[in-house]
Amino acid sequence: MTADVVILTIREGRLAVLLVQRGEEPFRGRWALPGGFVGPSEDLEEAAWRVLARETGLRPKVAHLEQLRTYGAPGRDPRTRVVSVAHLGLVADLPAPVGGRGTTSARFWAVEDLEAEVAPWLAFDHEAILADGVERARAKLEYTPLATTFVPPTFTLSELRHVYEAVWGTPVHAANFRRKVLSIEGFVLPVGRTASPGPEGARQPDLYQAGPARLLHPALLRPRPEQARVMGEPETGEL
Amino acid sequence: MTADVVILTIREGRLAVLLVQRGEEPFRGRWALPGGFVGPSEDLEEAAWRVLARETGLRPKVAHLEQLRTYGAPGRDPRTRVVSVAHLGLVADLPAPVGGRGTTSARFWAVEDLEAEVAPWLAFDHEAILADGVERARAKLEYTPLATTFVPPTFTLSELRHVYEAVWGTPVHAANFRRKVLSIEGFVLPVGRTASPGPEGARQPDLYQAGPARLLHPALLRPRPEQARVMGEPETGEL
DNA sequence: GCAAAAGTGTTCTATGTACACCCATGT
DNA sequence: ACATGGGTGTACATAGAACACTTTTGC
Repeated sequence: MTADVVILTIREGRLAVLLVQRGEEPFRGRWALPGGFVGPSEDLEEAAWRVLARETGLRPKVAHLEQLRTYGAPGRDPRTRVVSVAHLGLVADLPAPVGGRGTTSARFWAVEDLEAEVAPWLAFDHEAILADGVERARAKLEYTPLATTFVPPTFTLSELRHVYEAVWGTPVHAANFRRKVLSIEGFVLPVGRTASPGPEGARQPDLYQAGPARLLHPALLRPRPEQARVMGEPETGEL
Repeated sequence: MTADVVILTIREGRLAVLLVQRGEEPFRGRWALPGGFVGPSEDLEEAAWRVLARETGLRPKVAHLEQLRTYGAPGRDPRTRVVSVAHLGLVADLPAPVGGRGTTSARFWAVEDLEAEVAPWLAFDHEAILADGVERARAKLEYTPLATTFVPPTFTLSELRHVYEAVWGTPVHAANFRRKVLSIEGFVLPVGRTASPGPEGARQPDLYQAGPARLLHPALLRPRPEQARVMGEPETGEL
């Protein structure tokens, strides 16, 4: 029984996942999600925190971690039966990680690049686990304040909006985003307009910090892939 | 490693869960979720289907089954470390189950009654697993057509509405429910007005069957516990 | 002044909700 | 006729999207 972790962050404006390069068989040389065995008297989430801390040095309150799903198909590890309890971790941008024992290197990969053809094959069934983790993150941004775990303790609404755009992979209307976020009680709290991080000749934005809300009312829904049919327009092909 | 199953159905208009009475230690005589050990080369979902079939005789296509969450707190089984992959099963109403080995009886319990004070304590951490399963079912009715797994192959919209009311535990406006369901593409298909199941002197309702949709667009949202504050009205107490 | 990004106002539309009314059927 | 549930019409309130416009800052 192992605990694997999908550690997501925003790097250079893009959603990125932490992968380690395996130094041992099976799948030697291939990229994989960081993970480790669960101790005999260790809680599942405890094991996941241990893996996350080993790779990033982060601890609770600085990061978010939740159980994702358990993967136990008989053939997923070619040598013996291994059931993996996958977790999802969300962290702010941070220095390059070091990797743990049995790995030769560790780095963040843009999720977008992994979906491309040139992407490295991931070990085991980690491709499916990653996909599930990304989808969970996308869904959770809608109805929880988890986007704030991706930004510094103090942030602008533009930075927060960039998080949504990076995770969802779609542009977000700035003016309406602002109104919605501010109308959600307890999502963000104003802290004045102290700093001016933008050296590009523009207005200084207001600064905010995360509020006490654990759930977003009303939700901040992502733009759905519009499948509305315009009357009079004939269907253009696919079912 | 075990696979436990939260088997939900609608009985007498109420949401009910299948429990078995344990005939062995630990927790002998207490009620528990049906479950069993996962075979050495058995898939997790396969094991859950096996448990569900043993208790109800139902097979895929007749019922819905999905992974819920994995519970692995070190002390959850007082004797040894047992990690349980919990699953959620939704089935139509059916005859009383028989129970498996190691159990003295099996029956459906109204979830509402279990939440009452007189309820029997459940074995292990099954109380928490049940709560997670019920919440998952409530959420899934909103954006999937799973409510149709609770009713016969052919059903009326009133029957379907009763499912939503039983699972959510709230009344649903009949007229608007009808319009919403029919506007959701692929949710239900009309099959004419063949039968007249109601012997109570009322109009014969239209009959429907489940449609091909796997997701509901737009979603059928449950009434949220209105926490809007009326201006001028002072807060009435609890946090 | 001009460009760039922040922030505000307003309109239009889709959606959700409530309420009133008509329909079909059995007693 | 009338009670009972099924089914339809319609108006009102709310929420979301789109667009234009003003503000602040650096060059």
